[in-house]
Amino acid sequence: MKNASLKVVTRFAPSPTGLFHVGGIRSALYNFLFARQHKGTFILRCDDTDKERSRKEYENYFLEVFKWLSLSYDEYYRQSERTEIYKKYLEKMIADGTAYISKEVPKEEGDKEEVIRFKNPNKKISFDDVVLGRIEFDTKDLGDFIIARDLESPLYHFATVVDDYEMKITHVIRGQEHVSNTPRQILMQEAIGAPQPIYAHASIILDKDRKKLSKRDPKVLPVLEYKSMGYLPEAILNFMAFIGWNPGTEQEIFTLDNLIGSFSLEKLQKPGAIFNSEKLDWVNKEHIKLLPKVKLLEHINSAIPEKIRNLPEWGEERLAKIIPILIERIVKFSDITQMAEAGEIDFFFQAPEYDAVNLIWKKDIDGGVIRAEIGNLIETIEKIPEESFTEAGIKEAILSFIGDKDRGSILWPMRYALSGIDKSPDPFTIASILGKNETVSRLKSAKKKLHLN
RNA sequence: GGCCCUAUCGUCUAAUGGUUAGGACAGAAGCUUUUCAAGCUUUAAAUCCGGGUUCGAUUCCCGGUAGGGUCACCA
Repeated sequence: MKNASLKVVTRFAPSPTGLFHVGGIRSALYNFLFARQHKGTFILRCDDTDKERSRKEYENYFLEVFKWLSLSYDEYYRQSERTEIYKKYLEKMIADGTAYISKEVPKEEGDKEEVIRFKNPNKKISFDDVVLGRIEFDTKDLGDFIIARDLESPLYHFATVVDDYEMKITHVIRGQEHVSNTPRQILMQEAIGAPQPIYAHASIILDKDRKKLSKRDPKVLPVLEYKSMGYLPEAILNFMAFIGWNPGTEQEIFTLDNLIGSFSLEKLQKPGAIFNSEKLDWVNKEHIKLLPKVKLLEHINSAIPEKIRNLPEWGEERLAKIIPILIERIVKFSDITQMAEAGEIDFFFQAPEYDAVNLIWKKDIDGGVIRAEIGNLIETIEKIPEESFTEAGIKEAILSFIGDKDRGSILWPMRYALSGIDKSPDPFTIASILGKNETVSRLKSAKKKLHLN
């Protein structure tokens, strides 16, 4: 392979003209992975040649994204600070006759009367793409395209070619939407005497309507939105890596280090792939399961709303106990906030309020069974030794107490007395978390309710 | 419209000139079960169409169809 002996240098060049969106992550990731795998250099370049639309806040935004995702880069450049370099090339090209100053009739507001055009040699060019194979173009159709508005204002394609040359980029890994742009870049490379990098055009990322994922698409969110929804950076990376790439094995859950080890250009897909957020949810859940306890507690803690923290029995210790219950029921951490707002976790930190009728299991027609047994149930629980007051211990005691009585008639009321809601974890689990005193106290108030009726 | 690219379950994909075309997500059912969730098991679901080449094509070739990308003084 061409350049195989050279040190790998890749780059990712976002333009700060909007909030960096998820779709953009994939190219960044592939370039990062490839460079890291080959102990090469990964360059981040701010493509801010468009003075009108570039904004510092957008640059800060993608910088923050890179930080959040732990995608480290070795060098950082801003094209706006490299005007002198482009100017040098522009002057040389004009002197060489590969570019010329052209008089124009302005078509739009802001158009200039004089621009710099590339002198198109109108030839057939071809290149070998790692993903797509050999691609041929006749550049006649391109005409003498504009490469700069003036010596100080290069346009994207030109600046890119100069930078890729100056920065000794060996591999250009990007989406297939750039395939049609490649011939003009190659033409300019030839004009300035730059070598052709190796191209790998990954599949296009599509939205649900099979259209290219676009910044303007309201369904495609800026990256940090995913952060605030409680998606894990590793999950986002894992999921994005798999859009248009797979390791060729059946393993689907990868850490960033795993990805560095497994990535290969050869496994890149040709067909476009749809961004399927249901799969992202699953990947995220899998990564949540992988999280170390401390990290998990951190994430969960920050998803718990103030309202819950102000409850009488709130405590970090108890929160730690309900973690397994929580993660079983969520795909992302903001789901916890939602659960809290829906009143699904209050009862862990506060005795519930509810109507007595809810205590009665549907098969216990008029509540006869529970009215007769609740006293005994409480007694049974009181007798469980403190050291056996665990999920298993409680279950054993209660089940043997129930014997051949109808389980639902006892267990539903018990669970309801503890939780006060229709859907919750089982009563043994809740009881073990609440502790003996609180469990008994809640059951006693249930008993009181039952006998008032 | 010109040019370019693509085509396996709904989705992401694996595989091969000869396979029961595999996996995952989502779906359905069952188990478990007091409810919810989780888990486990099972299940349904695909090679775009038409020609070749070949003993044999999902795979190779051609055509069609469909989809997508790109054609800025944006990136």
